[in-house]
Amino acid sequence: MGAHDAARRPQVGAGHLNDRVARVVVDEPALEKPFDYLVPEHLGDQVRVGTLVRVPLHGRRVGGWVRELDVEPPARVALKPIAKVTGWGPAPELFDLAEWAARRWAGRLPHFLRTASPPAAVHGLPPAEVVTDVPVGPVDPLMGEALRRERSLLRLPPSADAYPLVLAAAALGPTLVVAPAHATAQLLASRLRRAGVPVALLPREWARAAAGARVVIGARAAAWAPVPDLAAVIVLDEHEEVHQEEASPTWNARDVAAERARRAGVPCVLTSPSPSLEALAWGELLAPDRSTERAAWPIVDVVDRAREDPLRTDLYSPKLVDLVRSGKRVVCVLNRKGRARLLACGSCGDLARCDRCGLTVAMDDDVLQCRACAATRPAVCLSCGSSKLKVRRLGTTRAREDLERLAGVPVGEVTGDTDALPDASVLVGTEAVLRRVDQADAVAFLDLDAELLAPRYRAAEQTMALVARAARLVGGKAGGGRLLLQTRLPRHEVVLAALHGDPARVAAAEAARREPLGWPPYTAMAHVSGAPAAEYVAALQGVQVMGPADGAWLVRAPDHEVLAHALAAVPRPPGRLRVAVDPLRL
DNA sequence: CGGACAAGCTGA
DNA sequence: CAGCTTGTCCGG
Repeated sequence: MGAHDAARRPQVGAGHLNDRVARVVVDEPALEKPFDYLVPEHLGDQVRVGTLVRVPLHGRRVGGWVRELDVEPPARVALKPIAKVTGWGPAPELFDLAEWAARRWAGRLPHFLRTASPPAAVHGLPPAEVVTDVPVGPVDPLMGEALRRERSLLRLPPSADAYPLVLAAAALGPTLVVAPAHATAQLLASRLRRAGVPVALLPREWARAAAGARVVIGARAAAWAPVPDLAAVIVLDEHEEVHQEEASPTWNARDVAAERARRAGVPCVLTSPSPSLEALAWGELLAPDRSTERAAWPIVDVVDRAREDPLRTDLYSPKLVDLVRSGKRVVCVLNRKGRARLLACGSCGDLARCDRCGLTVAMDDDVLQCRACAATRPAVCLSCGSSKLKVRRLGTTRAREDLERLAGVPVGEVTGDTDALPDASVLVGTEAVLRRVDQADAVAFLDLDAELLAPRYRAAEQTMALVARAARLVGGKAGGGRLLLQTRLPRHEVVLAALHGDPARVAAAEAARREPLGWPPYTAMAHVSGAPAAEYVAALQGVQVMGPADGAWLVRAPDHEVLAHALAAVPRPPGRLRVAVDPLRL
C-alpha cells in the first residue's frame, strides 16, 4: 500500500460512508456493553465474527472479540478504527453459547470467550484433512441406539471401552468429544489417528479443529472448541467432578457440551459407569443387560470391620494383609485429606455419627457437633453408650509404614504431591493414586467409611465415582480384577452397588435422600462468598437465602432458570464476589 | 477495568 | 487555596 492510499485512510472518528462497522465485546469483565469500531480497509478480509482484535478504548488498547459486523452505530458517536487483528477466535455460534453459560453460572461473558479462544494467536488455518472413510465396524447395538437419539445417557461399565462409541459417532460427521482428563483425550486421539481418522487434540490443535477435523477431542475446555458442521457430541465419564471448573464461574463441560448439542440439533451422548443424578434427570438412560454389566465390574470383597473385630481401630484386616503379601500389584486408597477427624468409640469401635443425618461428627467443647446439620449431642457412643471416644486420624505416610511392616514387602506412597510413581508393586495413596496408576490386580479401600460418611451432600455419589475409578484399574470379573472394601457399613448402597455391579442402587438411594431435603438436582443452588456477599444476597429476589455460615451464603431456587434470573437481576457490588453455581462440596 | 474529572479534606 | 484523596462516571 502506497503513501497515497495511506493518506486517504479514514481519520480517527471520520468514518467513510462505506466503512464497515464492527461491534466488539471487550475483554474487560466489568464492561458488559459492546462498543462499535470501524473496520479499516486493509483489515477487511481478516475481520469476521469471532475474530480477536485490539481496540482503542478510553485512551488505552484492550483486547476484544468481534461480535457482529455491519451494525448501525449509535448516532453522534465518533467511531475509532480497530487497531489490530490478533487472530482467529470463537465461531459465531459459540458467542450465543457463551452468553448462555455466563447467565447459567453467573459469570462474565469475556471469561467464556477466552475459554473458547485459541491458547495462542492463530493467524491462518491449516488445510482441512480429507476424510476418506471412518473405519467403523459393526456398531455395538447400545452405542448405535444412543447415537440415534437426541440425548442419551449411556451407562458403560468401568471396564468398557468408549472408543467404539467415538468411532461410530465420527462416522456420522464431525464429532466433539469431551474427556475427563487430557491423558484420556490423548490416548483416544492417537487410537483414532492410527485408524486414519483426522483428529484435532485440544488445546494444542485449536487451528486444526477450526479448519475442520473429524473428531475434536480434549478435556474440559474442549467443550468450547471450534467444530465446523458439528454432527455429534460425546461426554466421557460425565459424573467426574473434573468436568466442572473449580474457580468461579463454576461451569461444567458436560452441561456446556449438552447445551451445544441441543442448539446444533445433533445427538449428545453422555457416558458414565455410575451416572450422576443430574445426567439421569437430563436424558434417557441406556444400560447393558444386567449380566453383561455385572460381569464388567470386578470381584468385590467386603470386609465388615465392625463384625470382624469390633475392637480394632486399625486399618489392616487379615484379608488386606494377605492381599498385600500376595505379590500382586495392589493399590491401597486412604483419603486422608479433609480436615475432619473421625471419632470412634473406644469400646465398640463404632464411628461417632450424627443422630439426625448420619454423617460423622466432630468434638466441639465436649459435645459432638455435626458439620452438616449443626445438630449437637453429648459425647457418647450411639451403639453402646460408652463415653470413651478416640480420635482416629491416619494418613498415607503412616499407612505405608504399617503395611510395609505387616506384609514384609516394599510399599510406595502416592499423594497429589508425588512427582514420580514409586517403583513398588504395592502402593498406598490418597484418591490421587487412582488417577496416577492405570492398571492393578486389586484396589483396596482401607477406610471406605471416611468417604461414605464425609460431611458432604454428594458423599455417596463421590464414593461411587472413586469405586468406579478403582474398578477401571482392575478390570472385569473375567480378568480376575478385585476390589477390597473395608467398611463398617457393609449394607451401604455404594458397597452393594459395587458388589452387584449395579450403580442404579446408589442413584435410587441418593434420589430418595436428596429430593425431600431439596438438594440438587431437585433444586438449583449457588454458594455466594466474598466481602460484598452480604450486600449482594440481601438484594436477591425470588430465591431462598440461607446463611451466613463461614461468611458464605447458600442461595436456593426451584430450578436454574429462576436462579440465573435472580442472580443476574442484582448488580454486583464492587469487590471480590464469588458466586459458585452448582457447588459440589457442601 | 482504569483514566478523567469533580467534589471533599488538610494544612498553613 | 494548592495539593491530595476519594468517588462517580464513562468509554465507540
